[in-house]
Formats: sequence, structure tokens, C-alpha cells
Amino acid sequence: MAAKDTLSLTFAALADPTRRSILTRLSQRAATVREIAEPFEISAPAISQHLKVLERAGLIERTANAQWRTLTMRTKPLDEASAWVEKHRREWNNSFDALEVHLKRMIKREEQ
Amino acid sequence: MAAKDTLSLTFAALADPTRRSILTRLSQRAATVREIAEPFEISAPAISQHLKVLERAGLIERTANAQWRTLTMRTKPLDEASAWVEKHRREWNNSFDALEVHLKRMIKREEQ
DNA sequence: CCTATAGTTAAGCATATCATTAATTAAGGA
DNA sequence: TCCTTAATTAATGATATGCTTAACTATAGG
Repeated sequence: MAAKDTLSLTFAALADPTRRSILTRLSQRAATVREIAEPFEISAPAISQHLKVLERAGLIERTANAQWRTLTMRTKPLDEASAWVEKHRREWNNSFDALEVHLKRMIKREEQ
Repeated sequence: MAAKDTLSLTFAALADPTRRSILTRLSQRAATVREIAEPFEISAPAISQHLKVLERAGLIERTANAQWRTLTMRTKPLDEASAWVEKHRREWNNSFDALEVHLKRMIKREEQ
């Protein structure tokens, strides 16, 4: 498997509702796997795999305390994701004359 | 296939580097499929499929002019994606005392 | 009408994703 | 030591993704 870039891993991690829900809970406070898994109907291994995806994207960290894993959210990937999205929203809004430019190019093409 | 929510479709669409690159170009100006496909080494059908993903997420619109399709970017899905990410970044930062709260809970558990 | 251009659809294939159940690892406590 | 709890790993299966080539639709334009 080709190693994916951070941004792709982050967006892919956020593309699943269960994982977003996990992050929502972790954004309030750190928690154990048990606590995070509780509201979901899926199996423990399924949760474990979701956590692996989140961890690979750098969105969470797992620290061991005895047989418990404390899950902590990390915002760096969110910062990068946000930066990408904001840049493109802004870029689009900056080209408020995008339609005009496009029309000019269409006209130019017709003239050729 | 279960119908996915907009946010999931948006994040999934953004999870691919080729699609992000397409959006980057479209954020500058509207373009035809041919123009968008040009810098990529992948086949035309592959591009067409990427466009379908972007369209399903509402990130682009295709309008037909003769045999050309003009691709236009739409920012609404980006607005929603941004809102989700920002909310969670903020939430996490608000709970600056998250560690303290967690420690209290750990202590409480030990006392029981 | 014929041909070139623009683009999509269809079919097939390799790999990834998301779930399952069963087995395993690790620690706490009677 | 034995049992329970917490969590992960392994194996498997269904479905989704991302790509390919081949075939198709539609329009411009000589």
C-alpha cells in the first residue's frame, strides 16, 4: 500500500460518521476506549479499527494505563484540514470575477 | 448502497489528492473537463469518475455547452466541512482543562 | 456524410474499507 | 491460580474505490 499524505488520511478519517462522532466526544474530554465505544452498537474490534484510522491520521493518541487506553484528541491534523478548506473557500471568493474571466475565454476561443 | 450524508461525501471527496488538485484548479477559475484533465496522467474515464464524486458531494457543478462541460466549483460543502472542523478545534481548545477533568475522573474511579 | 473532438458509460480487476466472530494479550482482584 | 475486564489481533467476507481498456453518445465542422 502506498503511504498516503497526512491531509488524505485526515479527510478519509473524517469521512466516516462513527469516527466523527468519536472525535466529537473526545473534543469534550479524554476518555477510555470503553467509554468511547459505549454509545455505539458496533463490536469492540470495529471500534478498535476506527481508532487505528484516527491514530494513523494523528487525530488521537493512545496512552496506556494498566489495561486501559486513554484516548486523547490532537488538533494538528484538524488545523491542516481547516487551512486547506479555508484557503480554497477564500480562493474561490477572491475570484468573484471567475464567471467574467471564463466568458472572456469562451469568446476568445470562438474568435479563433 | 446506503445513502451517505453530505459531510461524509464531502470529506471522502477531499480524501483523494487528485480530487483536491482538481478543486485547487477550479477554485481559481471555472474550466472544461479537458482543461482539468490535462495535467494528470490518468485516463479520461478516471477523471470523469473523480468528477462524479465531486459532483455527488456538491463540490462542483457541470453545465453543458455543446460537447463541452463547464465545471464550476461550489463552496457550500466546504462551508459545512469547515464549520465541523472549526467547531471541534474550538471545542477541544475550550476544554483546556481536559486533562485535569480526566485525572479527577480517574481518581474518582479509584475511590470506588 | 464523415471524421475528429469531448466526454461518459460499461465491464473488469486490484486493493481498501468496514463490519463480523474467534482467539489472544494483559492486568486486576477474589 | 482462576476469573473478569479491557482491548487488540487474526481471519474472513461484503461492499466501495480507483484505475484500466473498449465501446458509446453527441456535437462541430469540412
